[in-house]
Amino acid sequence: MLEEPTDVVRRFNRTYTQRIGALDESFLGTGRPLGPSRLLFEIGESGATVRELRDRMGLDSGYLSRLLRGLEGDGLVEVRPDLTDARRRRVTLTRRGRTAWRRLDDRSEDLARTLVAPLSDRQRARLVDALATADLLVRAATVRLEDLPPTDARAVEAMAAYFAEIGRRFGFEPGDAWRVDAESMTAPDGFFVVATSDGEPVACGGVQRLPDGSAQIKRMWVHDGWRGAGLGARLLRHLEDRAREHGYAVVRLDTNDTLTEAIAMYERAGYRAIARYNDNPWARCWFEKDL
Amino acid sequence: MLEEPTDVVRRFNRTYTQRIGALDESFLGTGRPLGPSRLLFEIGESGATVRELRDRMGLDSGYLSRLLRGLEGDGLVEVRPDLTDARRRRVTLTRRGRTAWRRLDDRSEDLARTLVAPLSDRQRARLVDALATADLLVRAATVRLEDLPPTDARAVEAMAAYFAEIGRRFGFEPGDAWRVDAESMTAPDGFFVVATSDGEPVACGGVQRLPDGSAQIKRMWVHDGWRGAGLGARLLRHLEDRAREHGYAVVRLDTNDTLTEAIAMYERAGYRAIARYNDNPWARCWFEKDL
DNA sequence: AGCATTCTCTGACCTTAGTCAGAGAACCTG
DNA sequence: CAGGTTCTCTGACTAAGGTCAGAGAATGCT
Repeated sequence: MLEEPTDVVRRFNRTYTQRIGALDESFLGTGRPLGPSRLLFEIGESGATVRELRDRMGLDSGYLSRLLRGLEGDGLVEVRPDLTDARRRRVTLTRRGRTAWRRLDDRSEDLARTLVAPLSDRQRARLVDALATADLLVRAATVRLEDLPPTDARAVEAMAAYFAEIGRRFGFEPGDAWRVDAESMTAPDGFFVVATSDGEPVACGGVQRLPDGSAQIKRMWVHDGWRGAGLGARLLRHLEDRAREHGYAVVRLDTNDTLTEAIAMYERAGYRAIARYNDNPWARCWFEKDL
Repeated sequence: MLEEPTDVVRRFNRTYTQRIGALDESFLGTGRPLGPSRLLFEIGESGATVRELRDRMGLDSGYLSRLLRGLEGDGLVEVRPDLTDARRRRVTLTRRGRTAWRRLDDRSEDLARTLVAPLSDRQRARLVDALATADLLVRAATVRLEDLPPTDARAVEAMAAYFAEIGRRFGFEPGDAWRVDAESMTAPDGFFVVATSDGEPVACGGVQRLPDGSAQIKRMWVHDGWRGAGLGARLLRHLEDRAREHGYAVVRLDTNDTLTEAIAMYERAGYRAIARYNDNPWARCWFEKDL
């Protein structure tokens, strides 16, 4: 009996919502109804602006405002104008609020303990391993790939992370790469893609036109914590698809021979090594693939 | 950096509720509010009694009744007295109800597909594996161990499953074992424990008093689909704890030498082989442990 | 400076989800 | 067949969660 992936996902979904979702609610509902509790927990020990809370929790602004008045009335939070922009308001926990927050945190910890406590050490290790894997893959599967101009804040953040990393590894200095990339990786001949999770960039990559009319993939980067989730391969596939849509028939890229994992990935994806096609001083390997 | 099990559980919890829980609700909420949708889905293509629904979903009887009137009003279900007991009522889907049910099922399938679609084959296989493991272990961790009189319906069901299994394997015939067990495995000298998951018995075991004043564990059984989740070891520990509470200092048990996994479990739990202490014709090994 | 936009808040309103007490029919037990 | 129990239902009620329109202050843009 071979089980379909979707069957497994659905079965787990069911088990999970019934066993943990239900527990979760009963644990969080401590005197206060669920809404205010969740909000209090989300505000967290370092505080947040109303705007952020609205985005993160997806609440109506009127509803959120009312919830905040409630917490304020209980003396758990303080709301005051943001210093840099007085339209926004910052929410912070009071002393009592921090106590309440810690109680919620304890409950959440208790819930987790309730779940692992009945298991033997071996079973517990297996569960932890399975959940960590599932966590990574679920997050990877729900990453959003988005075309962004290289000048967009998230694109800049991603590219900065990329430059920082190759700076650390090879002493690379971006110089005027910022400006050059911004020009070459925009329409009509190029584009830039950022993968975001919870609004944070976790991977990126761009395509630009080479003089001979083929496409070149550049600035490909995957966040440290996201290695091993197939995100690189997925991004690569996405870039190829987008390049094909742009009318390219051949895609090339260069890389450094110390990046063995990246090279393995390119080879798995059907790239073959070719002779040097550019004068990039940092590159040691050159690859090509027909789209 | 060694991560605590509870941290992993909590992180996964967060990822899951944010990414899938939210999706789940938006997928199910198709015109109808969530409550009626869930109920419709739970009734299923084969129908159910009102009682079953109440137990499975943990709803107030008044509330459930009202939800059913709503579905009835939309022409999705029919409610009629149960044939064997006219106090109960059976709910079945109408033609339209089946259509609506199938739409819900499709949505749920779509959701699962959305989740696995972006992954590569290898990643998908890893996710399926991780979720299947997590499913088994989460279910195992949330099993309920309950003292029940051997005559209770669930106890009888569990013991019947046990007899059926050893009947298949060894040709064992219960005979008057039912009556004998029911007497010996009740207070004050004995007891019977049933592990239930969603109200279904998934494991059982009993303790009775031996002539020499030690305790004997009998009728230990774990459901096929639950092997490998550490449930047997947990049940064994539970039986020992309860026996200790009853004042026993020594516990014994017999088994058949073909049940190698059971024997391995007993040895891991600290049991040592002893000489034959009873005249059970089916037994080939005898074990003992000091409490 | 004037105008559009952003951000938060309030008031009015609605749906969903759920609780509780008690009634009435069917069943079980002695 | 009397009395207690089980099962479902109705009516009355409440809390929780959420939507919508518009007001008012602060800011950005030209």
